[in-house]
Amino acid sequence: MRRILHIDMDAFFAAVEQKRNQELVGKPLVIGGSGDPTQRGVVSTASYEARKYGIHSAMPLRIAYKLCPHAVFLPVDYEEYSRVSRKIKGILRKFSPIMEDVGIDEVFLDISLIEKTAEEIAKEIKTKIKQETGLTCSIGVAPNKLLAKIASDMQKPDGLTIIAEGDIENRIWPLPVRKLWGVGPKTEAYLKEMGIGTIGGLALFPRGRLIEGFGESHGRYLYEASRGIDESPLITHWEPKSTSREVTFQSDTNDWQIIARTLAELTREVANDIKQASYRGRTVTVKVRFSDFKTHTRAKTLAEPTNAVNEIRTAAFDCLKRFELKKKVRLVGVRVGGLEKV
DNA sequence: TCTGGGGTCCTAAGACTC
DNA sequence: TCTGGAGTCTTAGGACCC
Repeated sequence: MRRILHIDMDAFFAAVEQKRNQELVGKPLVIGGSGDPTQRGVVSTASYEARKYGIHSAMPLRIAYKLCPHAVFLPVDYEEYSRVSRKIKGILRKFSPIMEDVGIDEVFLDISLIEKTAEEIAKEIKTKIKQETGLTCSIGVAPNKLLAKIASDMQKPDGLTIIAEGDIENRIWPLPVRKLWGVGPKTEAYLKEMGIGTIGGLALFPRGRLIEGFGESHGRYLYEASRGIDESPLITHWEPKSTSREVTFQSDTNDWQIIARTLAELTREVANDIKQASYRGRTVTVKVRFSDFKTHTRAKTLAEPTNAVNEIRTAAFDCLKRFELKKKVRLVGVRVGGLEKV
């Protein structure tokens, strides 16, 4: 039986800010965008004090400001959070080298081969992280990644939740389907139409009908996930498949000069990014979001992979020209995919 | 009045090749 | 020469994650 930990830092960006500026402790704090709630941007992280006002991740900053005008708004300092993140991951890797990075503030750790109870290990991890960074985390322990992730979410902040195979019916099935990794707003709504609200309800549904409704891959996934089945291994190393840059204008524009200049700048950045990382890419995709929030893409695949700015820019402008720019543009972006190591 | 930016994976349709 | 099928690649869009 595998033993997998999911470690999730509590309100990570906000906690890092509060750690380096004690005056922010205990205050409603919102991290997101440029830190100016009158500008376009969304909430990356809200402190627990700010969450009491209904503020949550992905909420527009302007709405957050309306809900709590006296909150402190700060810009995202990605470099600082990455530095702290690397430190935490260094600590965790000493417990077990079988670690999967999920994002800046989450990891899975396989502790199957360690001769201690999962609870002992989890407690040691919490203590060590607290000592070295002053931050708290929530940990889920389970026989697989799927259940460990659900478990870590069950008690927050600073929680420790252990789920065994025998707990699935009692503790997992009563939860809403939205708690399953891979079930977002669309799938949730579709399942609701089918009369399914809980994970247990999903588990009672015939496999064939799920595949009918969601396709082979997703249908089979839902069927297995509802039963707590997940054999997926930890991914300890992977190569990037694409790199992109995009920007939302502060106000929508139909000025071709502005759009073209922005695309040229994004192209330079993305070319630099892949060159620095020693990659070349073959497919250039331009993304345009219009004022009605409709998003469209145009792509061009080159004969040979490249990281030359001029080649990527030429391809990007070929794509841009294929758009009908009748509506105002809200966002423009460029992606280079089909990456391979130089 | 709102709805970021960085990614991954999946699906479906059409082009193309054998 | 015509017609199809299978397999692969490209393109566009969408759902989802942090």
